[in-house]
Amino acid sequence: MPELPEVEVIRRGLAGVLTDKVIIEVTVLEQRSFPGFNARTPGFIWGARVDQVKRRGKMLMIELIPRVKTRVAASVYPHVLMVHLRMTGQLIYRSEDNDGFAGGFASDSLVGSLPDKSTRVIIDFIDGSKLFFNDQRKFGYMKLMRQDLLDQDSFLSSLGPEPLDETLSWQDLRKSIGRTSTTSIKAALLDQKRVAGIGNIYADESLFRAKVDPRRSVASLSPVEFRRLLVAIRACLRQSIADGGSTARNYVNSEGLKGEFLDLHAAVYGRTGLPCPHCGTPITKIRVAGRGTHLCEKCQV
DNA sequence: CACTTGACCTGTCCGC
DNA sequence: TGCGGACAGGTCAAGT
Repeated sequence: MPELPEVEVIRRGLAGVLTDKVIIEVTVLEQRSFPGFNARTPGFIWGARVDQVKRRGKMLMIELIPRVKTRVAASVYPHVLMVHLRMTGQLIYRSEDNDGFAGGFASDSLVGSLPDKSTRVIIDFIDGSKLFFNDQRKFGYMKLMRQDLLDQDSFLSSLGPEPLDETLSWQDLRKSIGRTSTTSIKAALLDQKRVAGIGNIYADESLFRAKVDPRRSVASLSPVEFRRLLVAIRACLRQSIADGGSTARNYVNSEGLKGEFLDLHAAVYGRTGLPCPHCGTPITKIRVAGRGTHLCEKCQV
């Protein structure tokens, strides 16, 4: 379940290996994983060079600079290859001598030889390296957009503020979440329009650290609690990025390696029945906002 | 309008 | 062992 930290770890990994790489081929094995891809699409990205790799919320954005000489007018525009991993998406990079055919891959990689049965898209670079978009459940997608038209993307433009943005104050967060809203704070944290990048794991972990019951209405939170919540969100996200993200089932980074946040620093997520690290009360799992929700009934009020 | 629920998928796990 | 069903959770469409 790639959330902000997982996408950020992938972003950093890809930025290190993809920058300045030139695309020579894009192979779409599953149409629904790249819905806008058609016979003309390669014309926009063939020969394009990877510039920066960015992130907005859970969306990964690979900026492409077009090749200089072209007969296709549209391809003179810089494009952005956007990737949303949704639930089970993975982006795994393999260099030519490390692709599972020639020399194998990192022995601790959770992902074997590629492509495999869940490979949906393959991007080939001119140096022989490849980027594999794997997605067991096919919920994730890639899409290509002109960079100057990005603000027309309905998902992107609807996203709330970045919680790790230093300039975001707790008052800003409170305003964006909608301080008089009657919905639960858990549902609000999961709503990407109110705040970007938080999913089920970090919603639960942040609410635990802030000592706030996930069932509480947004309107019932005091300013002090909002302040605590933003501090908690940031601490969770930063810790997870440092741990390489969270692997509940599928997540791996661009090298195919799992994240350690859940093993090292999670207090409640996936720990049903285990003692609360603060008071020892067994962690309970309930349903809030249609999601499995983990909490300490004693610490979170 | 605000909010909740179901659908989209596939693999895993649990109980019978 | 086999099998049905619940479950995992990000987002959007449909429902209340």
